[in-house]
Amino acid sequence: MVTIYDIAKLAKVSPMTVSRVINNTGNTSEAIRNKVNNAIDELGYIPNSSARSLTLKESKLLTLLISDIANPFFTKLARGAEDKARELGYQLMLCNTDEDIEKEKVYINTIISTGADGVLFSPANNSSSKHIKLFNKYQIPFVLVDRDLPDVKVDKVLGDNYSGTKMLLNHLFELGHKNIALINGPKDVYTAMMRKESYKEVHNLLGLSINEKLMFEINYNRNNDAENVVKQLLNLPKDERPTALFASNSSIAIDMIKALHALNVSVPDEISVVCFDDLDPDSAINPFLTVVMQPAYDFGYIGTQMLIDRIKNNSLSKKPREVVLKPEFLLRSSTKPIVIS
Amino acid sequence: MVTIYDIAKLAKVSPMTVSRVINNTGNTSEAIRNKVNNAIDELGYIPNSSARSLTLKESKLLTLLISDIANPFFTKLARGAEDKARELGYQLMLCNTDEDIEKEKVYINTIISTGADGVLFSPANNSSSKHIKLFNKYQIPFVLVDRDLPDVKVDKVLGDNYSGTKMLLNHLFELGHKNIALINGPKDVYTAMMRKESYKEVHNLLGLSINEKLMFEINYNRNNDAENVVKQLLNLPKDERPTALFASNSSIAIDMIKALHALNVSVPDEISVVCFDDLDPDSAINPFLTVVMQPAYDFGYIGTQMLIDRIKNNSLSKKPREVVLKPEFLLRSSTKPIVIS
DNA sequence: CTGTTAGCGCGTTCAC
DNA sequence: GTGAACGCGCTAACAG
Repeated sequence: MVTIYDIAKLAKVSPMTVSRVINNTGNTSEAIRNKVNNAIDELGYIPNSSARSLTLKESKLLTLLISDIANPFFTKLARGAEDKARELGYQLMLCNTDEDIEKEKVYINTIISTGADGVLFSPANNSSSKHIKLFNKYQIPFVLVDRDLPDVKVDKVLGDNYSGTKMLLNHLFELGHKNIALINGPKDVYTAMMRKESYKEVHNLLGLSINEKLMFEINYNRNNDAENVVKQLLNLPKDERPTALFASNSSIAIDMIKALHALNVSVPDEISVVCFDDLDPDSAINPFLTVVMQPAYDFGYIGTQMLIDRIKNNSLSKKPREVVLKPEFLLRSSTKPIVIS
Repeated sequence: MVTIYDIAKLAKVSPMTVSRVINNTGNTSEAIRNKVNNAIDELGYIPNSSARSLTLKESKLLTLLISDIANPFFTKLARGAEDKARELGYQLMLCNTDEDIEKEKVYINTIISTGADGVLFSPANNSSSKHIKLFNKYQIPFVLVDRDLPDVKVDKVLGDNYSGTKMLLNHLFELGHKNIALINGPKDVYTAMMRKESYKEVHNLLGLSINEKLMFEINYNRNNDAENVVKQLLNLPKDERPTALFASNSSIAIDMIKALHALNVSVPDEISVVCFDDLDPDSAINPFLTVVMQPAYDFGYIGTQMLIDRIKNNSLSKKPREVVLKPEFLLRSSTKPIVIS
C-alpha cells in the first residue's frame, strides 16, 4: 500500500505537503507541486478513504436504500441517483431491503458504520420510522423518495398518487367498467395507502359505491397470493365480479396476469388490467400493459440533488422541500371496453 | 457519535474490553459482557468501520462492478451476488460503468480507496486488462463474471457462449433460415467475441457459407445505430437479405425490433429475431422473444462465493477455478419458419 | 480475565 | 511556503 509518507519520501518533502498538494489546500510552490505529482504518478498512489473519513468525518459516499432492485421503477431510479451522484463527485452505494424491515435495520447500521454522507431512502413500510432516529442521532441527512413516512420532516421526492390513480380509473370508467378490483400493496406502505385513498375518493366523487370485497392487500414484490386473490374474485356473484383490475404496481400486475392466465382467463378480453409504473425494458417492443408511468429516473436524479444540497449547506434548519412528480398515462392493450353479456 | 470510549466509561471498563466484547475475541467474564452490552444498547453504539478498516485492513465490503445496470441480466446477477454476500456477512456495493472504460477506471480507484475486500468484476471491454494491475498492486482479489479477459488468471464464472449460440442458430436453421444476420456487441468484449466465433464455427461445421455483410458490431446498451443496421440489411439484394436476426444481447434485440417496427417490418412474419438473455420481468406475461436464457442469478451467487473463498484463504497461489454456466433455450414467438416466396 | 501502549493513514493546528 | 505533533476510532501486542 502506498501512503503519503511514501510519496513524501520520494519527493523529499513532508507528508503534510503531500496532503496539501493532493487536496489543493494551503499554498504550495509550483516546483514542489510538480515533484509531488510526479511521485504520485510514479508510485500509483491512491488515497485511503478510511483514513480520510476518520479525520474529515466525510466520505463522499451516498447510499441508496431501496426495497426492490428487481423492480424496474427502482432500477431506473438508481440510474438517476447514480448519474447525479457522479456529476457532483459522490459515489453511490446500493442497498436492497427486499421490502423487509429487518434487512432494512441491518442495512441502516451498516450505512452509519460505513460513514455514508447521506442516504436516499425509500422505506420498506411505515415501521421504518423507528430507524430514522438513528439517522438523526448520527446526523446523517436523508431524503425520502417515492415513499413518504408520517411525521418525518425532511426533503422528499414523491409521486402524485392521486392523479395517477384517477387517470387509471377514469380510463376504466370510460370503457364502461364499474366493478374495478384494487389489488394493492401492503396498507402500511405509503404508496399503497395513497392509492387506496385515491381509489375511494375518485369513486366517491363520482357517486360510485365501493365494494370492500374487491379490495386486496398483498406484497409489492414476489407474490404467491396472486392466484388466491384471483380465485376469490372469480368466485364472486356475477353482479359483483370485477371486469377490471387495478394493480398497485407492475410487479403485482404481472403476478395477477399470470394467475389469470393460469386459470384461462383472458386479458383484456375477459378482464382488463392496469397498474402504476411501466415495465421496462421490453415494454418498448411489446407494449401491452396500460399504465401510468412515473418518471422514475427523475426520482433518483432530483432526490440526489436535494440530498447533496443538504449535505453541503447542512442547514438542517432550512425548511424541507417536497417535490411531487406527475405520472403519465400510457394507453396500451391490456384494457378493453366492457362487454355486456 | 458514540465510540468505544463512551461505552467503556459507562460500563466502567477499558476500551479494549469493549472491543473484545463486541468482536467476541479473547475471554471476557459473563458479568463484564453484560455490563458492556447494556451500555451499548443504552447509548446505541454503532462501530465505526472506517476506523476498523484502518487497523484491520479489512472492510467486509464487496464491490460489484458491472457495465449496465439497466440490463436485466446484470440486475439478476446483482441480486445473486447480494444474497450470497449477505449470507456470508459481507456488504455489497454496486458500481455501474455504463460500458465506459473511463468510468470503470474512476470506479476502480474509488474501490481501492474505499478499501473493498474484493471485487466481482464484469469488465467493460478488453482494455480493462490495464486496470487489473491496480487490483494486483493493492492485492485485492477479484472474480471475473460473464466477461473474460485474455491472459488474466483468476477465478471466473462464465457463460457457455458456444452452446448458446449453437442452440439459437440450430433453431433458426430448423425453421429454414439461411441468411442469419449477427448483430453483435463490440468486438473487444469477450461475450461478443465468443458469440461471433461460435456463429462462424457453427456455420462452418455445417458447411454453410458466411456473408460478412450480415455481421455488425454495435454497442451492447442504448443503441442509435440500430436503425442504420436495419436499413443496410433491408437494402441488401434479395438473395443476401437476412430472414432472421441473431442479436447478441437482449438490449440489442429490443433496439433491432424497434427499428424494424419503425420501418414497418413485422417480427416474426417477415424477419425472425433471437438473442442471448431473457427480458425480465415481464417476459412472464408477454413471452415474445425466443432466447437462450442464462442463469444470471447464479453468475452473481457463485461468483461471490468464489470471491469470498479467495478473500478468506487468501491462498492466491491456489489454482484459479473456472465455472461455466449453461444457458437454456426458450422457444417463444419471435421466430417463424421461413416463407418461400 | 483485563488494561496500557502504540499505530493504522490522514488532515488540522500551530509553529517555523 | 513548509514541517512536527497530535488525534480521529479502533484493535494487536504486550503486560499484569
